[in-house]
Amino acid sequence: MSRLPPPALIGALLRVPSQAIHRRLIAELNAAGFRDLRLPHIAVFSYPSPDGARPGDLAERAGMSKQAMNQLLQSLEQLGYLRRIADEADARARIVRLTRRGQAVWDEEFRVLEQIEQEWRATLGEKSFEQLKRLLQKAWASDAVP
Amino acid sequence: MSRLPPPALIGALLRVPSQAIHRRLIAELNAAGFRDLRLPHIAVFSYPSPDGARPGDLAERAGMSKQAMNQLLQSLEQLGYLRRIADEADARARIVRLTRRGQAVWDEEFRVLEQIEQEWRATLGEKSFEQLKRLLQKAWASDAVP
DNA sequence: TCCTGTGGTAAACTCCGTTTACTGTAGCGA
DNA sequence: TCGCTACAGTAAACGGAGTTTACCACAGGA
Repeated sequence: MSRLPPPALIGALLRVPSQAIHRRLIAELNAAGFRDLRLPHIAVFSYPSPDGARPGDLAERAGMSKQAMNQLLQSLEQLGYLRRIADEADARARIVRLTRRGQAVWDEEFRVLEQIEQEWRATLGEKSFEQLKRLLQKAWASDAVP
Repeated sequence: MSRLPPPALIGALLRVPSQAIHRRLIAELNAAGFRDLRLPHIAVFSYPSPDGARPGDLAERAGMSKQAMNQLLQSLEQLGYLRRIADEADARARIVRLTRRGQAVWDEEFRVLEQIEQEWRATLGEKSFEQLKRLLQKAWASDAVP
């Protein structure tokens, strides 16, 4: 792709690297042996760990409907990455439990993300990178991110 | 949505505000009277202006196939936001031209994005915001964003 | 014991992007 | 000039992904 000059607006400045990281993550997970994982599955394997969570909460975190999340969970269950067990405290509810393979995905994902962080550190320098993260966290904490 | 503690990893720190901006943009465009615009259409109305560009280039910029971009352009043409005229210099090619209404979308989008920037400025302070953008541009320019 | 709200599920539908395949033109080399 | 290859765009079939609509089962209080 022919590289365009960096735009001035914050929207694109956030979007482009975010998409790049997303694509790289799924590519590296595939390369690490999790061939049957596809892009939307990442919505499940997202901070914090889905282990112990309820489907409805995962849907809310991911910003999608309960039904859509349930389809993802169903597919991941068939692929052997997790199980949905009954919640003993509430017979209506279920709880997501990662299998050993699912936990391996979580670990690998964390490894890749740390690798990416290392690269950003190398590019920006330790201090600048930390400040970048601090600024983004501050924006997150405010109402700028609804 | 119950607010989670800000995560430590750069991936999510970029993704979440980016998605929030995206959703807000399409919502405000709809509210501004462009009711028939939907989320994927934003891929066309993206920096720099699609006016004068060729479909293939727009596809490349957006990171999608020519066919997918063409569907978007076709739909936007039916809705009256643009036209695809012949390129006199190359009989194979076409050129996208925004209609008056399409230009209005572009203007409104820019207005919204500037409004969002104002809010970030207010949250982070002028200096910090400028540095945030500078750091993101630096990361963009490097190989951290492939 | 109702009755309302909650958690989850199921199926139909819609949107959207890719894959596959094709048309017509540009541009180069023989 | 002819012919071949590359390029720009288009069309249709396909598949995946999420929403809408509808439903069931249980919780918890009136």
